[in-house]
Amino acid sequence: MNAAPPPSGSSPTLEDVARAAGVSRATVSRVINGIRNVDPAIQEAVRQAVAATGYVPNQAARSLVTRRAGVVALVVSGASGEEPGEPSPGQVFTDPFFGRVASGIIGFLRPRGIHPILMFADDAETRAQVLTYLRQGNADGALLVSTHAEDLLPRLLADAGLPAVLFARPAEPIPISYVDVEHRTGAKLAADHLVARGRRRVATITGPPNLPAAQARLAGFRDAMAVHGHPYIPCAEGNFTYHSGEAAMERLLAEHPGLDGVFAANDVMAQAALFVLRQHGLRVPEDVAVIGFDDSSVAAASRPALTTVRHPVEDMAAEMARLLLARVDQPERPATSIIFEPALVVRESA
Amino acid sequence: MNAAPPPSGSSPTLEDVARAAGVSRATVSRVINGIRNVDPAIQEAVRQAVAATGYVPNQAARSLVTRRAGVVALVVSGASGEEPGEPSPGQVFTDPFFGRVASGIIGFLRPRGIHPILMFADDAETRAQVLTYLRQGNADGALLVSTHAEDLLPRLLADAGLPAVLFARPAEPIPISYVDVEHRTGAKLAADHLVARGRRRVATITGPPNLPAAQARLAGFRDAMAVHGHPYIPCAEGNFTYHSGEAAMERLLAEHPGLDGVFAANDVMAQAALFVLRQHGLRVPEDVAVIGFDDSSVAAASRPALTTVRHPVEDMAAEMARLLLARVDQPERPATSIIFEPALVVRESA
DNA sequence: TTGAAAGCGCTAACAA
DNA sequence: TTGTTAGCGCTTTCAA
Repeated sequence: MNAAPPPSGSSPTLEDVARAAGVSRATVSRVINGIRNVDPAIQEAVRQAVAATGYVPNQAARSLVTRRAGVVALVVSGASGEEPGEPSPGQVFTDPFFGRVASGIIGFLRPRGIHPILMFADDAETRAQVLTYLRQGNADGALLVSTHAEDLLPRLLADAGLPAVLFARPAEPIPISYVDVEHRTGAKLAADHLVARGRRRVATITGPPNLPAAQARLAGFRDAMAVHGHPYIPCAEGNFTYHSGEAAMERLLAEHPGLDGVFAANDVMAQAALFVLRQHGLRVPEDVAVIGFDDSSVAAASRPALTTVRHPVEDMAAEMARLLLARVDQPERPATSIIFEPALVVRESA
Repeated sequence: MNAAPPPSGSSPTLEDVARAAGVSRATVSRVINGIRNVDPAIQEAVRQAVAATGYVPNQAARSLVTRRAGVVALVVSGASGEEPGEPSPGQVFTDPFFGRVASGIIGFLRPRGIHPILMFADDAETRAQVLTYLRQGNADGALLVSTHAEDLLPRLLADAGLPAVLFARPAEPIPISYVDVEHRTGAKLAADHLVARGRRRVATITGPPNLPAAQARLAGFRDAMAVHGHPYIPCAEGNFTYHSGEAAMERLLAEHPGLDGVFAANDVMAQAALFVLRQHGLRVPEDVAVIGFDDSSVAAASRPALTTVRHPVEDMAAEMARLLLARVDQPERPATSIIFEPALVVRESA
């Protein structure tokens, strides 16, 4: 049973499908949108007609009446002001982190037929563009990844009442949804493990001090070590890059040659620490135990494989998308935040 | 002279603006779309009315009639098959490269009111989704960044007659537009510079052998050195990561302790080489000259600052967008490729 | 140069 | 349960 092929040159419409199935446009629409109260036999006929005609819904026509774009904005949002030397939005991509966020978001959105529009916002003008874009209804909401705690965009979004979800808690309380991980708990897991492994001269490589997440990891680690009777923990500051991790590990070794355990605030720096320790002839984990943070792709690939704290970035990103869609469907929904629990992933390095 | 404020709850339409300006919808539309043959006085009146009402065009309504989405797909396309251990699309982001591409594309598209939708394609199903998405008219065309030379998507796109532009030449000839840089010439610039600086024992750190760009850089370097009378050039393979660069430099040093010049196939590996050389007590550029490739953000940030070959990624990405838009406006336009010329950027390392 | 009017393809009342 | 119908907001002939 073959219906007429679609008229070449332009794609088939609901009308064509309706004609092919011998029903009305409305019925076809109901079937396509999965609305009940359609006779199973007719449903089947419609489905056949759809297949026969090669019909695909026209999103523009649909958006026009539903007032849903079927698109959300994925905003990489940067500096609050004009301080020079800050990473440009493009550089954000350098961190494995952004790829995980994007994967998590796309993984959730794609099955739902929704796609993220990539936008950068790093000054007043581009922030305004994001707002305008959303207000025009070009996108149904925004998923925000800030590179700075002082980012102004979250507040603007909240004030405008636009649906938005942040990755990571904003520096100041803002009525806006976000997802985050319990950084302190994660750091505590690392501390407990190091102590359980009998390490007594432990140091840490931290992230940038202006990043709340980095500070929480440091504070959590220090507090937990204090509980274990180690009130003083040497630390060296890094900025989450491999290079900074190497430098930090070198400094730590120079000042504390006898250390037997290191907690790095992310895996990339932990990997760098591994490299430096080996160069100094130290064995991991025999001489020095190393724990990272994130459980990013480099952790399992390191030699020795990195014991690390799992930061469920993909799950968190998917949750961002879920929260956003819920808010889009239900605009009066209050802001919600979801805090994920980290977990220790024990491999070889500690 | 204040027109009535827009009815709260829903945004103003053309109709509202027309009423406020005392003209017809059609005229307002003409003014908004910059079509001539509109009385200047009326144009001004319309502009005032637009400002007064806060009107912004509804993209869905516009798309419905123009058949233009105002959106293009930015596709990160991966493996051709199911080989395990390959980088997932999300990992692509790890390279500073992708951020530069995204920046270049957004920089060109944004002023034109067009935005990129981020899509991953790494298996048959996701490739099909990209095709469907484009066929539905959700996006007007595709900008493709492949992580593999054997990517199947370019061919599918070309066969479907969909507007698309690739970053980098496809492995096999395909009737599809692309932008690329003259890798061989860039490598030659590095070779010439090294020789001009009096280096005679030169080695190179390469990229992955399955990547055409990496091979072109290697071949170009070898050929140029051969012309200078150095038919044999030691090389160590890396995969463009810092870590692999360190390992490669170590191997090179172990096998050729007397070398006095290194050309690395990208800046990240060159930076790693810098680090390893310093650890071996070698001065750069006095003992060993180092040249990178890309002129990415790490080049200027290295110590010593990296002499490198400029890969105009942002310009190339902007050109991709320009080519795509031209093709969208003019579907019969044949595939075009634009090859950029690299340039040597001399800093401190060579 | 301007306006009237006909849709673009779809969803959602409302009727039947 | 199904069909009829009225738009969603815009562009674009076609007349005037």
